[in-house]
Amino acid sequence: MDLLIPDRLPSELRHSIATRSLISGQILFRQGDLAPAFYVVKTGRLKIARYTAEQRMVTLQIARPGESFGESALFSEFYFYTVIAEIDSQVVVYPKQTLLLTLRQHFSLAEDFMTLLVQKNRSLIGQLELRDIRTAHRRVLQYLHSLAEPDDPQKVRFDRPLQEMAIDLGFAPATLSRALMRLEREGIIVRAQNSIQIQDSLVA
Amino acid sequence: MDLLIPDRLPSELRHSIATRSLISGQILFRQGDLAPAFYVVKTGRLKIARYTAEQRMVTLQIARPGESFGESALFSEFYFYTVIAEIDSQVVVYPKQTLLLTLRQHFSLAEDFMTLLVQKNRSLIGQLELRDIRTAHRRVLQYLHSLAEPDDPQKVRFDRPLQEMAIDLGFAPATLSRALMRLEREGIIVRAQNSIQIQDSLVA
DNA sequence: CGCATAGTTGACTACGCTCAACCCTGGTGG
DNA sequence: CCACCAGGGTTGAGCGTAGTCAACTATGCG
Repeated sequence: MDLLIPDRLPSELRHSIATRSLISGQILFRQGDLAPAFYVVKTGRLKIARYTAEQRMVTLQIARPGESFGESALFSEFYFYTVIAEIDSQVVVYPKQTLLLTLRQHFSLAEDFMTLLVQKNRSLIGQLELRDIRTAHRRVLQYLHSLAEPDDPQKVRFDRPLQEMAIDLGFAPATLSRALMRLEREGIIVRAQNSIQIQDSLVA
Repeated sequence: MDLLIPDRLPSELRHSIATRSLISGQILFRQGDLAPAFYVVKTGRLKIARYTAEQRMVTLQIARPGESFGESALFSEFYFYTVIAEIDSQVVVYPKQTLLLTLRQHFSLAEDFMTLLVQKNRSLIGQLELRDIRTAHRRVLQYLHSLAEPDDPQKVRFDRPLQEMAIDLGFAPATLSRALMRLEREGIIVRAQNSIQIQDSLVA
């Protein structure tokens, strides 16, 4: 995935990218804003979300270092989601025009880009499946599995408040709390300070 | 969007595509199957769906003539969703290898392809927002808006059984029925044989 | 030591699900 | 031409679970 590694970019693109810093809580752009750039996270953590007509926030992605967002900018006039820094963060800014020209000349980068889009699709589908699980404890368990570290699929690290996760899951904080309690009581998970061990492996 | 119009394709690709016919209820491929092709609907109607670990079906898309699916095939070994013909249908089959080669040589087609991927993304985000609406009548109303005809945003045509739509919405059939009744009783919609008129315009 | 925030817990409400009965329509065969 | 049947749709009753609101606790920071 050379596209995401500045050092490996063709020089014309490498020279047009810049780094931008955001402080915790700062909004990078809002849905409806003009879309001039594609972004890659360098440090920190950002939330990509949409605000619905009913004034609820739907989390689409939590972007961490190495992850990207704003792909749609290249093929659309406006952003259709909002990005906010959850903590102090730095992002690499790829200007739309230069990036498009570069993709045109380097098909392997265009391939990378399409792969990114397909991955996003998959991730969104995963969230849709998640929302399809009605009972809180089951949905939470599935969510934990999706957060598990690749090397140790039983371990989930927490670096975000539970309230935030509740929003991601589409639950009220109280509901998430109760669901976690239940999973713990049933011996399916074990909670520690900033992590959870999953005991079961029922869910694929 | 030349990519979807066989006549406008470069000859090498045009000669490698084929048409395949399916009868109602027939499965084109299942999630997990090897992914050798990208498809465009010529006639009929197909459901793109995923089966969750809990044995529920989550509808991702209803593909109608001119719409495509299987984009992910090009950048992934396997399909991760299932496609089934809801009625007798015909699809145009684009073999993966030839298509990839063609995209490499015709950037405008690659652009079309990326635009398709972005549109899919958007559509999935729309569904996520839909699922975020808890109360049945509000979700249904939003769904109706999303189905409205572009030229007449007050009119929604029905060519599928309500049971199917209930599944798409993530509701039990009885719940959808009650929601429609309520919207009708409140004067927000007017039902006819195979269509619905939406009276309100509260939802953006 | 006090304050602010996150998390937990309880009581109550609301709404979607399930299951079942019933109605209505279109299609089939006697 | 009508009786029957099958499937989709509607309606009712009762249940389960998430939401809401509020009180209480725990934790971290000034």
